[in-house]
Amino acid sequence: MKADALRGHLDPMILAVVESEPLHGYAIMEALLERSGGELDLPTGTLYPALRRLERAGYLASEWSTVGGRKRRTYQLTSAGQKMLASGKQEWLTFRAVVEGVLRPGQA
Amino acid sequence: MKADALRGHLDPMILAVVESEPLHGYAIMEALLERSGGELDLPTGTLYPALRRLERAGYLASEWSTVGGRKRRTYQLTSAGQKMLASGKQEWLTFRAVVEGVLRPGQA
DNA sequence: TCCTGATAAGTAGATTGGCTACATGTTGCC
DNA sequence: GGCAACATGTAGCCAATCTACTTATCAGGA
Repeated sequence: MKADALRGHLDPMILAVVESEPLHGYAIMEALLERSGGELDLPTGTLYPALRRLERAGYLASEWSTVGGRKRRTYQLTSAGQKMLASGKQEWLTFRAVVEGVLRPGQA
Repeated sequence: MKADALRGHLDPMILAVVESEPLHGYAIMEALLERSGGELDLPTGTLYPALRRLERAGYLASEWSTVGGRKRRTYQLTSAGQKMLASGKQEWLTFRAVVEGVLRPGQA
């Protein structure tokens, strides 16, 4: 999968994995990897800046903790983040319809 | 629809609309607009550079003509372009599966 | 005649987000 | 001792899309 393809779609995906429970960065990476069937293996240089961006924007809130001697920053969805996620899902449906309307992916 | 969302997805869409018949730039814009149900209204500053890029890459070939006093550059798919389109469609299916695996867009 | 909107093609420069590569430190296992 | 997994982060690169602009023809209405 090409890198750019993700552009603009990563944010809602990150919000989606912390929807049900707060997670720290590393766990978010693992969750994305798992939910995507091993396809979405984000480099840390992508994920961590994205998390900070989402926090700055008010969609995530974070909290430090220490587990087994390791420091974790755990992120949870804010109410603004919930709205953002909902509209992100909606936008995805629109986007998908646009691409498939043009691409007609049925016929290879 | 956000601008970045298109990143990396535009190329196969352009190739798709010239698959069945060669078209000139302006007609490609109209075709994209129509196939997307009015959603995909590309600025010329996006489309024309993209077409040149795709031609440089060998996926499109162009030819000038004059119709009704207006100059047109008509693009058609090369065989490399056909392969690219096929793999682009395949990649789209993968991408869609990844996003939906993570997003679970069913539950709003 | 003049103006506007549709047709047609293009360039210059800004933006931006995901990438590579690097830096730091812990824990547990061989 | 050394390596893999865990855990977080920064600096700087790159490329595709965008905004804003330019040029030109043609048709139709005021």
